Amino acid sequence: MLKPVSSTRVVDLVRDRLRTAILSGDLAPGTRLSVPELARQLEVSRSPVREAVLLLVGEGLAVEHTRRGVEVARLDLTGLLELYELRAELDALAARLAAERMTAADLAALRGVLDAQGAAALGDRRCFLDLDARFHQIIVQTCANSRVIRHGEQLLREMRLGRRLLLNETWHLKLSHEEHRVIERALRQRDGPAAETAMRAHLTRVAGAVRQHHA
Amino acid sequence: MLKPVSSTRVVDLVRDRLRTAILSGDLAPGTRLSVPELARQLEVSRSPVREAVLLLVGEGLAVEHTRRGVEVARLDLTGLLELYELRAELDALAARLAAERMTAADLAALRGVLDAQGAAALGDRRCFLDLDARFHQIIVQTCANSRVIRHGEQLLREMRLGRRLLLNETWHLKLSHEEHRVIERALRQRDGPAAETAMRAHLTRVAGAVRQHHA
DNA sequence: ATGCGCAGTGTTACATGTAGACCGCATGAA
DNA sequence: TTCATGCGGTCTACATGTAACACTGCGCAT
Repeated sequence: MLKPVSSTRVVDLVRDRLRTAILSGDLAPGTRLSVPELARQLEVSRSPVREAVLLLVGEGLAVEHTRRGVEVARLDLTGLLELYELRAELDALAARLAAERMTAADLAALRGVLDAQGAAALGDRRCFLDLDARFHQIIVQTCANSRVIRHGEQLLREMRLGRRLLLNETWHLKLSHEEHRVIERALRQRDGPAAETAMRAHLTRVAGAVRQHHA
Repeated sequence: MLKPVSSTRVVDLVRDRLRTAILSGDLAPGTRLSVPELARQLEVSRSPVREAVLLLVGEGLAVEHTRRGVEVARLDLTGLLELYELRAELDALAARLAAERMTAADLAALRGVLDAQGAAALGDRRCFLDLDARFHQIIVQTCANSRVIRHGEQLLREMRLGRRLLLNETWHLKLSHEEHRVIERALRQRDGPAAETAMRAHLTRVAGAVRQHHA
């Protein structure tokens, strides 16, 4: 089983770079994405940069103002709550489907993430959040519905733009971690409905806590 | 209150043209979308065509094969069932949210569609399906969650690629129409949970019927 | 028949050219 | 001061040039 040779298309490299820069906060929300400027910095022509920027618009990571350029998307509280509202249903569906299809390897990966998260909970918050995203990503990717996977991954990425709005209190991280454990247990027992319910409850609660915190 | 002058960007015109051509079946699934060829036919340069084609890929209406061009997406039974599975949750969410926010005008529009559908049910199947899509579209657009709207519209469009797999029997259309009435009633009574449940049941049943029919 | 090389054709992917739209700023009139 | 007007620079949006690449069909060897 050979993996396909990497495409090595400039547009893909540029897209990945920009995406990483945006998600890491290196390119802050609101930053103008000037095609000529980026092309100079990346030392490629304008064409692939333009394409890459448009792809990011399609992913929701940037917004286009016709004839006035593209800028990195801003995610305000309202937008973040919208994302939670949608993800609560989408991730719940993914969890239900994943419950039936999880392999031993998937479950092991999930456990690994949870254990790492347990260790990180006290210290590195940044790391904790990455593991949180990874937890959800594994479940989404296991659900065997390519549409759910595509939309789920997109929502997960888009949500990272709202990092600054998320909660960092220890009690909240602990609680999320507990809820993740509950979800993982349901998945391990192949109890789809339980996983679905637990996932929905988890995301709904987090959304509520976020809303509360920024009241 | 003047509405802004339309952008009149060539890329938008091309995108709309291609989208319409694909959704109407004028460009059949699997058709190769050659940028130079389309540019010739539409009498514009390759740049806006290339952009438009990439946008369609982002919408799921076309698929890209790296260095081997783009073709109109094929939607097989598996893909159609995936879409139903996802839409069952997404539309159910939209219905719940819409129940609280529907204006009198929205409800009137919904009734209009249902009545027109009742009249069309016996005769024009094509028209019936368009009204079916319109029914769901109104609900999605009323839900006041911009993410749900964006993803919902996308799924609705993508689904039209599977037209040939849909059921045309009169009994099935009648049944769908009945279920739409139930949903509309729940919305009119602002009963979010009931609308959600009815919507989910409706789409799940349709998916089951489609699966059954192509067994 | 089957497999391989090898032009020939058309395309993608990237580079570059350029008209006109937009923004910021300065200047001048009210 | 406030607001209109004009200017210069930058960018978007579209057009076009071109190298490398992928498919085709043909001839030739096996």
